Amino acid sequence: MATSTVENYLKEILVITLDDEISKVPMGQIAKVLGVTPGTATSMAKSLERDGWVRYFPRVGVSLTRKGRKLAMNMLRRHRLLETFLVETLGFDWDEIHVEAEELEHAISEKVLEKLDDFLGRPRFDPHGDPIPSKGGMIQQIASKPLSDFEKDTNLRIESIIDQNKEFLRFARKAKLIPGQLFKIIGKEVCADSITLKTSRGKLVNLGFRSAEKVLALPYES
Amino acid sequence: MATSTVENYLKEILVITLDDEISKVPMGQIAKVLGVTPGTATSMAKSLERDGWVRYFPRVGVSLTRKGRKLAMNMLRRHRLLETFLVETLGFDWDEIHVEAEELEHAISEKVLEKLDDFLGRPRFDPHGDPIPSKGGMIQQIASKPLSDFEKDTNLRIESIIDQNKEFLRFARKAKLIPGQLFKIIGKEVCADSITLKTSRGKLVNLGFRSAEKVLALPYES
DNA sequence: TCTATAATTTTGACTAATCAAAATCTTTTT
DNA sequence: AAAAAGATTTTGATTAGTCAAAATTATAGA
Ligand SMILES: [Mn+2]
Ligand SMILES: [Mn+2]
Ligand SMILES: [Mn+2]
Ligand SMILES: [Mn+2]
Repeated sequence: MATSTVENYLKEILVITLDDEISKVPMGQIAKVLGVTPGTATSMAKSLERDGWVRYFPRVGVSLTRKGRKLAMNMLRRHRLLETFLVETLGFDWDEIHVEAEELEHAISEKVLEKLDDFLGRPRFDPHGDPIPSKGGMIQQIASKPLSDFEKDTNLRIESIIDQNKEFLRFARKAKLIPGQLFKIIGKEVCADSITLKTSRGKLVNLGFRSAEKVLALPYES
Repeated sequence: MATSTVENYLKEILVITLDDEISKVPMGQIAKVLGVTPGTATSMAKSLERDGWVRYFPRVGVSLTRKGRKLAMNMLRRHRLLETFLVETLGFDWDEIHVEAEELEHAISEKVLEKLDDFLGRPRFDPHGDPIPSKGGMIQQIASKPLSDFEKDTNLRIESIIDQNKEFLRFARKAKLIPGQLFKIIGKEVCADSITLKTSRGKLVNLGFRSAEKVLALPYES
């Protein structure tokens, strides 16, 4: 059985793979998201390969094997279902749940997970708008793009928030940057690194590109 | 912060202390309940003492320090609240929950625990009839005694089941040996190591002493 | 009291996960 | 193409937790 360290590595490798649409994740990036030194990530890559979770290409990066991807998907399912439970059932705010789910995901059994899924009514998206993988490891890939990719005057619907940072999430909620919300891009200054959005009710939000990349949206035919 | 291994050791030491009403728990008993070799328990006792969780008396046993008892009580609270959640909210049977809570107890934060407590309506007993320690570490000690301690013709009420064994719990449920159920002892053969109980509805149950020691009850004035 | 048995401790070894710092590649810049 | 900067790997060390088996100590029976 995989340790929770292994589960964390695999899950983060999967998330990077999905987000960046790459197949080999470099060690430096892994070290960064997991908060370990690069040397640790390298030595871990070797044990992950030894146990058949990943393929390791020295000086290039790692990619998940089928077995590794399966476990990683399952971890993502656990994580996102737990986040949903924490918000829907226990009434947490969406900026508090990531750290909690990060621990619980390793402790919850398949049996409890399925009961929870039933109890929640088999939700398809987590509170941040991220799709919850199915029991079989399928994930609904949405064609949503970062806000920074849209042009001025586009009408769009917020789909999800990638960043799990507490402060950013709290700001996002106040700014109505939440899944389902409709906006129009009323300003975009590439040279000034800035985007301005407006709700139909007239509420304005300004975002730098760094932040705009962390919010995904779909064009919306008004 | 204590590792989950430390949390398990302390919790089991507390449970033995409460059950057996002793203050120094011998290493052999610790090794047994935790499923490790005696040598492991001894070396663990030394690290627990080094970190101020227990006092270790070589060749005698360990006792919890105030700090150790506090943490152990908190673990017991977590364990029993989680068991209650699994039965009340997710609909598990009482013979499946112990192993699940054994893992979850280490992953749930104080914050989630308190929300859960609210959600459940601040229960005072877990599904096995065991008291749930308060947030402050107080535990309601019931004067209940093992079935094997009662005499023939006593009317009694089942208070709790100590044994967490799946098979025994399943048997107990079928035999109506559940907290709150009323029985009369209609037979007790010390030499044959056997007790017979009857519900008011006439249902009979036979128990050996070994098993009768695992079921606690209080006399009931009929 | 002496000895057999039971309980406990010690010793030596191992795995997983980690870090710091030195060494080695790669990529980018002059 | 050489030097500088950046990324990755290696090396050597540490900690927690564990086991097997030998050594020690306590306990109980003869
Ligand atoms: Mn995690
Ligand atoms: Mn999420
Ligand atoms: Mn446990
Ligand atoms: Mn219980």
